[in-house]
Amino acid sequence: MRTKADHIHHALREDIVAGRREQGSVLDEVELAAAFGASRTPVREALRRLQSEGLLTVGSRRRMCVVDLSESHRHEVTLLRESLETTAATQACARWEPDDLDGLRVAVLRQRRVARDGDVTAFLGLDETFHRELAAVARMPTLSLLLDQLGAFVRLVRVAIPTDDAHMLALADEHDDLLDRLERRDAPALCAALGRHIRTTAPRRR
Amino acid sequence: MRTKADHIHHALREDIVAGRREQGSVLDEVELAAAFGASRTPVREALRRLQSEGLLTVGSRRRMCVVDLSESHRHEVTLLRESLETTAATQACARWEPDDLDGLRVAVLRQRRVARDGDVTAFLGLDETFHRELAAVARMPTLSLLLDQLGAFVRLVRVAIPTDDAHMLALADEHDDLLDRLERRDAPALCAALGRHIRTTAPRRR
DNA sequence: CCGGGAGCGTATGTATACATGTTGCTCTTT
DNA sequence: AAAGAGCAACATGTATACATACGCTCCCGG
Repeated sequence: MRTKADHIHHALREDIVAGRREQGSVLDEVELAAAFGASRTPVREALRRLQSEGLLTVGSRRRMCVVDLSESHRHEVTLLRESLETTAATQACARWEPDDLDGLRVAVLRQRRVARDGDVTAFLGLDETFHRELAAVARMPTLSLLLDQLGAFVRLVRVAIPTDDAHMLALADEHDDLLDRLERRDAPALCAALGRHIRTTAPRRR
Repeated sequence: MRTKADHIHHALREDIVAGRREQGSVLDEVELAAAFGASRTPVREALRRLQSEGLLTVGSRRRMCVVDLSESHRHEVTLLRESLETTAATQACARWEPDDLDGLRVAVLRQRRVARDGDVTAFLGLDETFHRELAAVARMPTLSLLLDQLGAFVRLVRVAIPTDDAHMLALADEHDDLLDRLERRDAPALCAALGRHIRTTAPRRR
């Protein structure tokens, strides 16, 4: 069964990473409980989960605030993502079996389609799917977990960056290239391209 | 203030990583509440936090079980640790300032002392301190958080491996060597030695 | 003898009421 | 007028009572 706590957790997480909750704003338990038609208990559970994921921080008076990412934090997220995804890619190169690559191929095909339609939301969703699948191919469950947590920050960083049509097509091309290197089991080349790719999608350093 | 939930969380975490709670065993909320002289509410909070840290898994009937690490999981933890600590070390090399290294030096000195006394528990505690300090020098808070979470697994893996006196002194020497390379800001050499060091303390692959 | 379904028991999910602690404001005193 | 102490209000921490869902057992039918 899907509990209320699960539902509230998921809804709030989406709100936060989509930028619908302002960074630094406080979340009031009773207010949220009223909004979701639930009691404080499941709301509290959802908040604590978000806290341990790093999306909420404790403010004064123990209140929960939406995390406010500094410039250095955003840079850190990019570095960590590069480190972890590179590890995943190396493993994926060594371990993939034929069926594993289907999900990746489908993601890229769909990406091309939505990029032509100019659907940015769908595109970013598929982008996440691609990287998640790549981690799944590595068959490292703990790493997948860590990347999912990091993924929330990645999305939080990205909502601030407008994505145009040309950029979307370029990213789809890069995914195609990554897939190609993965198929050839060329781990060094894959890691190098993956690093460039991740740095490309990162915020420009000012 | 230190809440009951904090206390229970901490106590249970120590129990688990020290091997005092058998892997796979179930944790009963009411039983724990009675044991800690609290109600189910703070116990539940502690359990959910441990769950999101990956130390507890949901079993049948939504019961919480101590995680049961497979051989491949243990190997994965080592790989991830190497990946993340290497990233931290590279940053630490570039960014350390004189005062930053004091904590590391002290940790190694103390390690030598307790190694002579044969105090394995104290030694492993200082070992953890050393690696935690190294991450702190890199000034990457999110990475430190991830490494703390991984640290729980590392300890959980290590309790199963007996550590003898000769091994302790060898590890202290390796830490000394790492510190040396860090001081010379030689990132590639530091990362290479760190990788070897981490693989040394990992369980032998059978 | 085997298979399926209904009913019960138990542990978790949720709601609500109460306790506690922190914060900011006010009142008093120097 | 400034500073400190105390108080009041509000949000979170905790306890407890109730709801629910899942699993297990037992019984009945084939």
